[in-house]
Amino acid sequence: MFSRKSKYALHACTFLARHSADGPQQIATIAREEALPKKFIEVILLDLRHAGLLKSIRGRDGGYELAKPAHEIAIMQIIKAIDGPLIPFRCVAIRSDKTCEGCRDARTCPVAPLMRRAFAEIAAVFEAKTLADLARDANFLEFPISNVEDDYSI
Amino acid sequence: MFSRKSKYALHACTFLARHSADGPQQIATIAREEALPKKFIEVILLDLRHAGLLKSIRGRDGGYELAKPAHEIAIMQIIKAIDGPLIPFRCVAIRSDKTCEGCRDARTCPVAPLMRRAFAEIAAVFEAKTLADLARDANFLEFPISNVEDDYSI
DNA sequence: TATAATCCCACCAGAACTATAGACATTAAA
DNA sequence: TTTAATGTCTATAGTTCTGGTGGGATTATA
Repeated sequence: MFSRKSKYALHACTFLARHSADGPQQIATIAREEALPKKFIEVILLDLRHAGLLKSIRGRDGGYELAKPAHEIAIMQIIKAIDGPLIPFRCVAIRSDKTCEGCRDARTCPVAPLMRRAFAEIAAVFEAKTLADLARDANFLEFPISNVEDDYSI
Repeated sequence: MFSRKSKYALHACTFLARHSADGPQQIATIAREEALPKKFIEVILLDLRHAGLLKSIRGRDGGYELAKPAHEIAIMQIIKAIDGPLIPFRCVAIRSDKTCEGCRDARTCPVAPLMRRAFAEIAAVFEAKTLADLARDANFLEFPISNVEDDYSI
């Protein structure tokens, strides 16, 4: 749902958003500036290109840039491109009569509505926020740390 | 964050909540009725007992039952008991100056506020909902399937 | 042609996840 | 007291996922 890989993707895309006026950015530059493993970020950028979020310029003086303006790229698109579907259970899916492990009946599964609700909340955040939001400096002020309980985290 | 294991845990706990007036329920019964792998659910129930959410009666005619009334057991407690902390990144944690992979500075990490927001939403759902909510029949009506987009899921 | 960049495939190691086995401890009933 | 039923606990096997790397093919520029 949210892996280190998609975190890397967000860091790289934020960098590209912040340098969208500077022409294509090379993999090596992104890796160095954002302190990300170069070969790994190479795979990630390729995935994002295949998802239509980035475009690449090949050959010498090549590099990557956003395929669209930053405010048109929702965080959801990036996460889905890297990690795949948000919801890992079939019974939660729309119009699904399929049961998944531990479900005897998808229509009466007690877990499905809970998950549906939780993932709808998180999807709303990821749909509403775009790369332009991440690229803004000092956006860390907008949701104070104290709103998140300590014991939810590592 | 939300594994098959914690889904099994919710199914088992829902079963126990629905049978809280019927005395202790045996592992074999839970596994059979909820169609869960017996030895696996055995480990899960043990974890939940260690977390103080269930109590067990040993010996012949033993079994498991809820340690508290169903409305006092938040879904969050069950998920945390099985899957551990909700948030997998240090930079998102409260009062954390620690950077995690891909962060050069936790205070200016563009990803942290986004994650803080998303996990706060999901934590609010898991805190508010209790086992009593899951145990209610037909609660699948309360959050219609159509509110969840198809392409978020598998 | 030389060079520098992306593209793409295969691959690997380790961790996490799912699941099971089996020896043991405890209890209640016969 | 014996026996059967049941939870306790640890180890472990098998699989999948994750994070990460290597190396050659392709493309563009000078």
